[in-house]
Amino acid sequence: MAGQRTRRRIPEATVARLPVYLRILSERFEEQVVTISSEELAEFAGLNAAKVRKDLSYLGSYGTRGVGYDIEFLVYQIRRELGLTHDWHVVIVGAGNLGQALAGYNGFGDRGFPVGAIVDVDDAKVGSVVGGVRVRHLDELAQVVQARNISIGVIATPGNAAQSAADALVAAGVTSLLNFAPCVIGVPHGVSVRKVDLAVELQILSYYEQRRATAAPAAGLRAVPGEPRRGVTA
Amino acid sequence: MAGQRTRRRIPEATVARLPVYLRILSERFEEQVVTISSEELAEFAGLNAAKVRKDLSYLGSYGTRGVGYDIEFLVYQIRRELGLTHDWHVVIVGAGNLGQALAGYNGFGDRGFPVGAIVDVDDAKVGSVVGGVRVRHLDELAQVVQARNISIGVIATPGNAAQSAADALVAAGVTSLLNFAPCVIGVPHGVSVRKVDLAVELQILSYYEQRRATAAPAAGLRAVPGEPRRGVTA
DNA sequence: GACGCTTTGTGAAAACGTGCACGAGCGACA
DNA sequence: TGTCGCTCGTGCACGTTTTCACAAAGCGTC
Repeated sequence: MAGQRTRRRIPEATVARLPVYLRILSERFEEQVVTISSEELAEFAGLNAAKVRKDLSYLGSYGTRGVGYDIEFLVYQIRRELGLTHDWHVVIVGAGNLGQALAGYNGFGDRGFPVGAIVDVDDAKVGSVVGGVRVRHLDELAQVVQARNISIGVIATPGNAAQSAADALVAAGVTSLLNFAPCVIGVPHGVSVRKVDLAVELQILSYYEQRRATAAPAAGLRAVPGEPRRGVTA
Repeated sequence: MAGQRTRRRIPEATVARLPVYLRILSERFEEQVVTISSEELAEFAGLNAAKVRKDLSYLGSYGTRGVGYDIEFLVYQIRRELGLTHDWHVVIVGAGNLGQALAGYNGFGDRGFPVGAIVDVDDAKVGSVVGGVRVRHLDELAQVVQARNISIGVIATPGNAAQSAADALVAAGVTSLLNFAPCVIGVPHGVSVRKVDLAVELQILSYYEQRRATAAPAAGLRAVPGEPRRGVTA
């Protein structure tokens, strides 16, 4: 148990749920709760207990039968597995509407991802201070990334600038990207990309909304899959 | 072909990709391109051609063998299927940092989801104008929702207010929610919820980042699944 | 120390999503 | 009209994810 090698591969679907467990467990820990059962955790996460147990089993056999999981220990294990034992500074590319909002959003820093830098190509924006960080020019990206040892970049540019932003980030040594621009970006092998597209989310909601309106106007409302990874429609 | 009944159920994974196709097709259409093959579309979307064809086949047999798909027609079909033949006004709950950014973000209105209203509980914020819309009090929610026939709500409150925001939205008649608060919310059957959690996205990136750092420090960078639904790590 | 209650951990099965491969259909051209 | 080349639509096999069901294991009590 102590020598638990963490080299077993964790399925992607599970990786996406671990942060959810982590948040719930952290909250419970704040409230002095000591242990939690898979049943309870599933309740809070909007999942079923079997899935929770299987997910947690990828971390190791850290539960106690008849009792549940020790919250503090589990928090530690999940944080370790997710690489959250230290802060990750992020660099935001694009100081427009979205970039400024992200920089000012405390949710980043609070959860271990402080904004280490913001860059933009627009000289009018360079020098201004957003969320406590001074906006620098895109040309300084590589320098900033290396100075602060940044490996996560956030793309908050308009769509037509996203690919070049990605290229600049990768060239600067960033290996993980969170893309808010409404377009698919290509990156070299070994670089991770995740994409958040608000319009896409709304369009998906629109589909189910429209479906309810036209498919069964008379019949009762149908259940909807909701969102795949961590949602609840219960 | 004309009588294509749209009642075949479209898999959720496909629904999530349709907006991506739609954006790409719309761009191509703007550029006067008339037809597109599944191969090309796959290229732009960062997927493989077979998946594109299978996805599009759920809409009906709208392609022409030996030629490809008529872009204009396909745009129309996807928009129809997604319920994008008319605008959907959305109401934002929470006029804080995030709510203001969302209201000011043109990406919503541009893609058919104009912000119809913003509400907050804080009297200090009520009355101010954000993104061209005056902030109203949460108490007026039901009235606003009905006046503008709003069925999509965006939760941009702090986590501890998210559930009550959701309850208020549902009570007001909203049946689709986009939740930005870092917590799982419960809703009645028949209400769709999608969740966007920036910290979760970063934590997932952290996992792969950490994995690259510790798992194979000497070996070459490994490919990473990236994001499941519409990502590219190529 | 045996018993009963609870909850974990995990095979096995079912459901779901993806990718391959190929037949079928369309357009072009002679 | 026949042939050729191209691309769609889809059956099938594969991999991944979810769900089920139950043996194994801890805890409290007698």
